Amino acid sequence: MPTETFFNLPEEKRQRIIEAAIDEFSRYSFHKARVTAIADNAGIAKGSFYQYFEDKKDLYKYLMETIAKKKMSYINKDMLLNRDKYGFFQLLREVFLSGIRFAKENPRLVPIGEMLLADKELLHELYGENMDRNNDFFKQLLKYGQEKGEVDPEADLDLLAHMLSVLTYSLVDLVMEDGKIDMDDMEIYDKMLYFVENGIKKR
Amino acid sequence: MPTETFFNLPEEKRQRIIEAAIDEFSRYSFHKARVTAIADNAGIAKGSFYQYFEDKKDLYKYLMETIAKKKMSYINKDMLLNRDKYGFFQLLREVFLSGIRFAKENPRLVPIGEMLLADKELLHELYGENMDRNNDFFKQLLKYGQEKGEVDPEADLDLLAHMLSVLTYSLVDLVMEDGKIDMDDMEIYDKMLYFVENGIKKR
DNA sequence: TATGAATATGACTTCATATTCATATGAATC
DNA sequence: GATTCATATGAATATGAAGTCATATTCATA
Repeated sequence: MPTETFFNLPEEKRQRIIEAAIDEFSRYSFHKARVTAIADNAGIAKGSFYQYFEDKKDLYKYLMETIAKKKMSYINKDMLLNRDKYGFFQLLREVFLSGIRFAKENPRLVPIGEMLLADKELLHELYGENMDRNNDFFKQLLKYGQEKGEVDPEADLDLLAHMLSVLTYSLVDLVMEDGKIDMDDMEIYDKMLYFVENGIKKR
Repeated sequence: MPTETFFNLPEEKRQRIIEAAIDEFSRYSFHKARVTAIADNAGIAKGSFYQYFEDKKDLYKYLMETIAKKKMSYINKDMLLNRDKYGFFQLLREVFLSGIRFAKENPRLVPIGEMLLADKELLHELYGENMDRNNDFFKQLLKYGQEKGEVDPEADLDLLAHMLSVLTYSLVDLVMEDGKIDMDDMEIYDKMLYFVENGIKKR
């Protein structure tokens, strides 16, 4: 947890620090990221950094929390808007698009997530056992699809959730070129959805 | 490239060095991996290391080349054995299983690949533009499937190849627990294949 | 305006590692 | 036995960051 001092900072300054951190962690993995660079970029002294955070990991954890909240609330907003109005596969499409939209609006967060995912040790340290909140999300969604009779009732939801989450991530990755996302080419999302739909629908 | 000296070394010693390197790089990312640990583990002096390799990256590149060759020849062996004898989806199954089998026989290579995949900068440095030999492999396979009339002729092979390669990797990951692979539970592979088959077959 | 508590600072220390280099060893060749 | 050449060694040096700390500055309030 950041210190009291950090939270007492004027919004603007706190924001500058967060920005600098996002910038550094989006370029470099946790281990390669440099506290010095973050401090420099935020326009604060290195000493101040340690006034605000216990250490590099403290900041990183805080950042991850913030990002996770932001993303979840973003996607849930879209979900709540469309739930019941749509069938399962349309809903899934919304979730895909919502994920892409989030990535497009926050392109720097994508590599941060990817690099964390790759560092099993760090991942475990941060999330311990409940490492798969992302999977849970898809699992709930799939269960809903089964209840509506649209998803194969025989399907292994854990495996499917895993595959969906992996596919979403890879899609974002595919559509990103040098940190920029080209969202206008809808085709690719629908191709993937077509694949997924055929793969899991009830027959 | 390793030096002449390295290649002149007795097979046994060279192997010890490679072993030690695999061991270190499977535990730590390229950047965290320590030359000292490799030298110690191989039972050579640190100075000797620099007799054999220009630097840490030199060894790493060499290792990646070796591994890629090994894996490709492993999978191709299985492919050649079964090509023509099988239909496309059976062949795909063989490739999946072959990949899993390879991972089971060389569990330490899995995290090495994953960590490299996560380090875009390093990845780019090693492979430059042709970053997707893995995708190419699946693309060829899919093309073959289309020719045999088993794969949807409308399918976007680049996208599908990408998805297959991502799914394979994630499957290996899923089936690995603490560096050990439980291969005996065939069910999960067939579930994923069932999903994939429905997703891409010609209708 | 005076005061001290809170905040800010960056030079310095520490530490873990990569890399170099002068020197040793030992086998082959003369 | 002397000379040469390839190989081996680890102490010495370089590097690059994390984290510390004594000191300076700011700011609320008495």
